[in-house]
Parts: sequence; C-alpha cells; structure tokens
Amino acid sequence: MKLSGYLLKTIKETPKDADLKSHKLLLRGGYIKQVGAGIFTYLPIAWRSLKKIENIIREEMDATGCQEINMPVAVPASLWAESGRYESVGEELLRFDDRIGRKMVLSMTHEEVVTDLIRYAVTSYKQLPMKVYQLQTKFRDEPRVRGGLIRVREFVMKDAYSYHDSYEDLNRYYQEMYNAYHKIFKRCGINALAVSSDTGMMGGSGADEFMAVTEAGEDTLVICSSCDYRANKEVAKAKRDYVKEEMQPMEEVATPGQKTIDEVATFLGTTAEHTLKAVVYSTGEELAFCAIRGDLEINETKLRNHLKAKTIFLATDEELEAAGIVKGFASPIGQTFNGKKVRIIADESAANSSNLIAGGNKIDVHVKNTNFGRDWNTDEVLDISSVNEGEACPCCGKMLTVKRGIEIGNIFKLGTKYTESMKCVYLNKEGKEVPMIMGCYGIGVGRLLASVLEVRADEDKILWPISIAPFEVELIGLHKDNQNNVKEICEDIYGKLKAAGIEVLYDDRNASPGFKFKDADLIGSPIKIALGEKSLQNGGAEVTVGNNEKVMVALDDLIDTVIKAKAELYSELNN
RNA sequence: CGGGAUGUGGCCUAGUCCGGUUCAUGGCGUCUGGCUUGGGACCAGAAGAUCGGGGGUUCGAAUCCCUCCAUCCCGACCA
Repeated sequence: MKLSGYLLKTIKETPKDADLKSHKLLLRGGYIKQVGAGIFTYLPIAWRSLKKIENIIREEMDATGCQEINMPVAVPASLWAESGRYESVGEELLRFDDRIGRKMVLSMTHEEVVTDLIRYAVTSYKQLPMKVYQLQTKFRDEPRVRGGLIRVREFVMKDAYSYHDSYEDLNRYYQEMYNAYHKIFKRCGINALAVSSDTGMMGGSGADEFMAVTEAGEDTLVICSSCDYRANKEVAKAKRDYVKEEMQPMEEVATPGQKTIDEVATFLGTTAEHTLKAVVYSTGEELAFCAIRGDLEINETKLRNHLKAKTIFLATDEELEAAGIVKGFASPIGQTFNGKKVRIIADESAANSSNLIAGGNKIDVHVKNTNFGRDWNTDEVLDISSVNEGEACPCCGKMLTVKRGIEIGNIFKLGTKYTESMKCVYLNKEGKEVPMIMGCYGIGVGRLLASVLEVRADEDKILWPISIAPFEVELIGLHKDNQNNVKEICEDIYGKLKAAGIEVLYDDRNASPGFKFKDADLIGSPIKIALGEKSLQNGGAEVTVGNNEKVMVALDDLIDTVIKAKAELYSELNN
C-alpha cells in the first residue's frame, strides 16, 4: 500500500476529549473518528488491525472445534422475552418498534438467538457437544461510555457458545477455552491475567475474566503475592482472624455527636475493628440492614447477589426514618424497624467478633460489648465485605495485592439458565428429554486493540506487535522529485517486499522527512525502513526492528533481512 | 440517573468574570505559487465561524438570564 492516496489523517494536537493514552493515540494516529458518544468509525489502519485480531481469534476458536456462524443484530423481542431478559435487563438493551409495531431489540449479546438455533438444529446427545461462535456487532446503550474504545456502545465482539450433555464436558471445554484465550491474547501481545469473577446479568455457576493489567483499567483485581489466587474485587475474599474473647456485659455509653466509625473509635479510645458498623441498603422493595465490622466496607456486588436484586442503593433518609433507623447510631440490637420487614444481614466479620461497640439506636448513644447470638441475631450470615490491599489470601494466607485491569474477555459457565427457560433440550441415551448445559465466551475486539496500546505504547509512539500491526513493514521514502533515482529505488524495494509476501506501507508522499517519521511513529509498524540519499551514501537503507537500534543494511540484503526480522517477531509472540 | 466540567472555522485555542473599536485572536491543517527533503521546514497569497440550538434582557450579547442539546470526567450501572 502506498501512503499517497491512503485514507489516513494524523493530527499533531490531541483532541481535548481524549484522556486515556490509547484514546489519544488512536485519535492522533487517525485510527478512529468519533461519530457520537461511544460510537466510532474505524479508518483503514484501525480496520486492518481489527481484522488481524479477528483472524487470530478465528484460528484459535476453530482449533477448539468451534464453528463460525453469524447472527442478526436486530432481533424480535419475543426471543428475549422467552429467557426473561426482555424484562430483567435494564436500559442498556436498546428496544424499539419496527414499522408495524413489532417489538425489537438490538442484540447486546446472543444467548437467546443462538439457543433458538441450537434447539432447532440439535436434538440428540449424539450431536453434543456443539460449539459455535461469531464475530459480530453488538449494541449496548451504555449509561456511561469511557476512554475511546475502552467502553463503547457499538462494537465488534467475538461471542462463542457451547452446549453439552454434562457438567464434566462443559468443564472440559471451559478449560479448553481458557487456554485458547491465553493463546489469543499472547498472540496479540498481551499477557492477560485470568481472574474469578461475578456472573452478573449472564447468570450461571462460574466465570473468569481475562484482564489486561493497566492503571487505566476499570476493574480492581485482587491478586495473591504467593499462590495462584486471583479474583475480581467484586468476588474476592480474604482470610481474616476475628477477635474472639469472653463476652462482657453490654454497657451504654454517651457518644455525643460521634457519628462515624472513626469518630466513635477515637472517642472511646479504641480502633475501628472493635466496632460494628450498620449500613442500610434498599432494593427499592425491601431494606437490607447490614452489619459489618467497622474497619471493613460492604461489597455491593456480593450483597446484590445475595439479595438477588437487580440494583441496590443506600437507603434514603426517608426509608431509614420510616423503619425507625437512627442514622449514625444504628445497630441490629433490639431493632423493631417500626414493624416493617427489614432483613438483617451479618457479614462474617460482625458475627464472629466479640464485644464490639455498636450504635445505641438512640441519638448520641453507643453500646459497648455487643455480641452476635447473645445481643442480636439473624439467619443471614455471610461474606459481604470488600477485600483490601494487604489482607491475607483465602488460599494460602500470604499477602494480597491490588491492581487495575481492563476486561478484554470473559468465559461463563451458564449451566441451564437459558436452555431451561427456552426449552433447548435433547434426547439422552435413555430417550429422555433433558436441557443442554451451556457455556459462553466473549472477547471485545476493539477493546482488545485499545488495551494493547494501554499496556504497550508510549505516550506519543506506537509499536504494534507484528501480529496485529496495520502493516508489518513501513518503508519511509526520503526522496524529492526522484533526485538520484531515490524514488525509483524505493519503488523497486517496495515491489520486492510485496512480492516476498510482506505487508508493506510505502510512504511515498511529498512530505518532509520529519513529517514522515512522526507519522511512522503513530502507524507503529514493528519494522521500519528509512531509505534516502543519505542512507544510500552510507551503504543502503536503515532498518529499525521493534525497539532495537537502527541498523544499516545493504539494498541487496534488505529483503532477506526483513523476512528474517518478520519471522523472529512472529515467533516471539507465539513462543 | 447523581456530581463536576466544557461547547468559538476540520483540529487546538484567545476573548466570557467586568456586555460596546476584535460583528472574533493566534497556531495547526487545507488550497495556490515559490522554495525545500534525515525528526511534524520556510516565504507569499487564499478559502473557511450565523461564537452548540432556541428564547429572553439590552440601544447593543461570544460575553448576562432561562431553557434545551451535545461531549468529556467521577460515581451508579456494566454479557
């Protein structure tokens, strides 16, 4: 490809809307053009990279026996009604009516459509397992887009779905996918970290997320410094020692104006971990009165899952008042909640610690030496706490560390959530009708592209892994009006590179050298050839491979040198 | 949806508090001509803006007020 006439528009100044490194680079390099919030056009260089990522994914999916299909974006709402998600999913599912008033949705994921296909096409255990995938546009009306391609509303996703006749087989294939994912990301130049995760709106029994570790990430990861324990903070656990001692008699103390945990602890000359904190959440339908040790925080994901609620939020002052809860001085002890039904939920930390200082349920009063079981009680004791950096690993007890990550892929064990509701059944060996057992597996293609930049790029320079570079090689022609045949020589080299099966972008424009070099820094080819009068005087062309120093290569050796460098760059990625 | 911010030629930006000689500054980019080819050259000329939209106050509005919209950031949410 020659750069003259190529649809590329680089810019010097960073558009003010961009904040993240990847976003700035993608805009400056002319990879993407924003059309609306979270909606982008991809220019040729971006599209080339995306296609390469897609092909890597294809190869690895095919290798697991997954078959490529294509499903529609606009689908009848009735399918989503079958699974129940037409109602249960929020406004990120874009719903609309077609011309004769039929309810439609823009697919944000395809469990319903694919399950509709499988229940039609697969009816016997002899056909299982069945695995399909697609690379296709998703639309999600995200409440908040973020960071260029990191979080968008319309994007291409690889989504794969597998159907099995047993959990053993699902687990086996899940592991195969797990391995394939690592391979895909590695081939794209990223060492992804797999973490245990929440199943969210997908439902099901287990899930892992693949994370690109970077400060720009939206997710918080809890990672053991010693063993293999890794989890999204949403589900992470910690091993905690609780203070167990002989129960002392309860004692009311005046704590005028001391509302927060820290204030109370300081006022009474102790520390937050000897206190009991009450936090009240609402689902909109019921209140959850949560008791947790004062130094810990509620993990809203854990709580929401336990409550089986779509959303939860801190109870409003009105809700608290109606239930007779005294803000700042509340505790589960002797609560009547004005007769209202309020669930008391105890974090393990609160239920297992002795002699905690709790609220007195009266203004300016706290109570010392409160104990679960003796002074208050509930059937709902579980872990609803957030893990903090430095706590002990639940597996090995060593220190946990915290990092940020971008979720570039995820895999779910769905079980029978969709196959039951949509009657996706097969006949087993006994001739009995049974729902299939399902898994699903996603990768955000554009997000992966942006993540590669977040992880690998400099502030103003891109160096793509060769596997996903828009062009493997850029030939920078430094010539003016073909003086001393420099242009002819470049054309010749360009032709030979192409003939050797190398993807080369030839900068043949009539621009200044500085201009071309700056553009090359943004196009990010891992192999760059600078060829001009000066290099010819020095014996040939300058070749720069990756981050290495540039080397002078005689023209006769140039093609071989590039072929060799290319092979080495690929093998580094594949190991 | 809550909090914050911003909106001025294609891009970045001055002017906005304190209305009026700037009915709009400068740079980048674009176009024409010249010159130039090793890190975003130079010279000359040109095109390009109803100052996000609407309404209001005023003799007069980019500037003040109301309202709507859009975009970004934080939070909520997120297969």
